[in-house]
Amino acid sequence: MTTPLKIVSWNINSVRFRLDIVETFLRDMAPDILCLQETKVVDQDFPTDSFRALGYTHIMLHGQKMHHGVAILSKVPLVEDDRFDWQANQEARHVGVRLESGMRIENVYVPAGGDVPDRAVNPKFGQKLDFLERMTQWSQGLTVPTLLVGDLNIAPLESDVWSHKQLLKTVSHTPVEVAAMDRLKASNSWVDLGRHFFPAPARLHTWWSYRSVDWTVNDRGRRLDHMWATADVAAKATRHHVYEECRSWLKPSDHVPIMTEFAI
Amino acid sequence: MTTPLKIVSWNINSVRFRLDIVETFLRDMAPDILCLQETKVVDQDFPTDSFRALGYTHIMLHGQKMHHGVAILSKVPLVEDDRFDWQANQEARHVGVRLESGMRIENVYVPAGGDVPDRAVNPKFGQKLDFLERMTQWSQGLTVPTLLVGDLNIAPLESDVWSHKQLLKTVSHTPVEVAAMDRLKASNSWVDLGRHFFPAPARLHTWWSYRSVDWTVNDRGRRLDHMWATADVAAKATRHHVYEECRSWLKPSDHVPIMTEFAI
DNA sequence: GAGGAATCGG
DNA sequence: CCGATTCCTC
Repeated sequence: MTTPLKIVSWNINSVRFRLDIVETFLRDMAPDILCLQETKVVDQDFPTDSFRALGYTHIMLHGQKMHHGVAILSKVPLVEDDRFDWQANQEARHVGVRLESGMRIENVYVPAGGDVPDRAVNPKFGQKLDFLERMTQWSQGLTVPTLLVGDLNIAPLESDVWSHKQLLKTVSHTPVEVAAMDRLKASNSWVDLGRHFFPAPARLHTWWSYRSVDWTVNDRGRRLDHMWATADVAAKATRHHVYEECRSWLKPSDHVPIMTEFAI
Repeated sequence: MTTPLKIVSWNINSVRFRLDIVETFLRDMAPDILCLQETKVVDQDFPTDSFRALGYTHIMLHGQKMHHGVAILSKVPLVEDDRFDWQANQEARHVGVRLESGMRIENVYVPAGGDVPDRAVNPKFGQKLDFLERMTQWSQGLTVPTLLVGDLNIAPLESDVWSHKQLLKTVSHTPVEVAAMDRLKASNSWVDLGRHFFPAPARLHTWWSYRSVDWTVNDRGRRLDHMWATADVAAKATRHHVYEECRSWLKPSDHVPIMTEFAI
C-alpha cells in the first residue's frame, strides 16, 4: 500500500496577509495538496515562490483583485485544470484540477449571501442560491471520480452550528439554503466526508466569527467548509480532521483548515 | 540662577501612531514643555496617561477628529489656557497657556494651503493667507510676554529651503506667503529664535517630505516650524536646537522637534 | 509616501 | 471584527 494522500481545504482570508501561518501549517501538517479560498490576490501577485520553496511546485490559480480568489497548491503533479465561471460574472470562485490517478479536485468558494435571507431585498442572497443551482446542474453531469472542497458558506445540520434555533434566520443556516445544498448533494453520489467520519450530532465547526473577543469562550462556530467525494473517491477516504488550533494562531483566518486522507 | 526652561515644538503627524517616538524623545531630551501639532485625535482619545507617566501632568488639549489638533504637555504648571478659532470654522489649530512666570505660550498649526499657490483656483491657499491675516490682527493687540511656536507652514528665507529658485512657486515658499508672514512678524516685537541663534544664510530645516526614499540623500528640507518670542521673552533665550536625528527614527514624523531654552 | 477614515465584502 | 481599497490631506 502506498502512503496516503493528504488533501487540505482552507479559506485563508488573504493569502498574502496570512502567508506566515500558511507556511507554518504546511511545514507542520505537510499535506500533499492545499486548496485555498479567498486568496484576495490577482494571479501575478500570488506568492508562488513561498509555496514552491516548501515543495508545492504544482500551482493552479484563479484569482481576482480584492475579492474571492481560489488556488490549488500541490506536491504531486496536477495534470489538467479548469476555471468555471458558473454565473458568468467574472468572479473567481472555482479552480479544478485532475490528478494523475484520474481523480478530480474541484475547489469552490460559494458566495456568502449577504445579511438578509430574502432574495427580494438582498440580491446577494439570490446570487448565492443561484450559484448553488448552477453547481447542481454541473454536478448532475459529472461522471469522473471527484473531490469537491471549499467554503460552501452553508452549515446544513443542526450540529453544524452552535445554536440551530438561534441561527435559523441567519444566512448560512436558513432552510432555503440548506434545501439548495441538499439538492446539490442529491445531484450525484456525493458523500459528505466530514459527517462520514464524524456523524451528527457530533459537534463539527470550521469557522468562528472575528467579532467575538475570544472564539473559544462560547464556541459559536459553524461548519461552512466542506469536502464532498463521489462514492468511488469516498470509498478510499481513510481519515478526516479539522485543525481547530489554527483559529488561535497569530493573525488567524476566521476559517480553519480541514483535511481528508485518501489511500490512493 | 535657576535651571533653564526647555520648550519644544513638534508637528507629530498623529500622536497616537507616533506615541513610541514621542515617549523616547521625552525620556531622552527631557524638555519641560512639549507643544504638539497635528495630533489628529479628539481630546477624549488623547493618550494623556502616557504623558502623565513621564511627568507631563499639566496638559492642555485642543483636538478634533482626523485632522489638525494641537496640545501642550508640561512638567511645570500651566495656569491659564485659550483655544482660539480665528477663522470661526471649528478647526483645532491653536492652544495657548500662561506659565506661572507670566509668559504665555501660543501653539499654532497654520493651514498647509494646498498645492496651487493661487487664491482664485485653490481655496485652501486663500484660507492659509486669511489665517495669517487673522493672526496678525491678534498679534497687534498682544501686550504680554509671549512665545509663539508651531508649524507655520512657511519657510520665509532662501536658506530656509533646499532650493530657493526651485521652490518659488511651491506653497510654503511663495512670495505672497512670505509677505503675509512678514506682516505677522512686523505686527509685534517678534524675534525669530531659529534665525536669532542660527542667522541666515545658515542651513536650517525642520521638515523633509515623506516622498523621498532617503531624506538625507539630497537633503530637500524646509523650515516650516518656528519659535517666535516677543522681545522681552527673546532676551531670556539661551539656546536653540533642531533635533534632526528624529527624522531617521522608526516611523518618523515628516517634521522634527525644535527647542529653545530660556533662563527663567 | 504616509496616516486616517469611509466603504465594501466577509 | 478584519482586510483591501479608495479618497483626502499633508
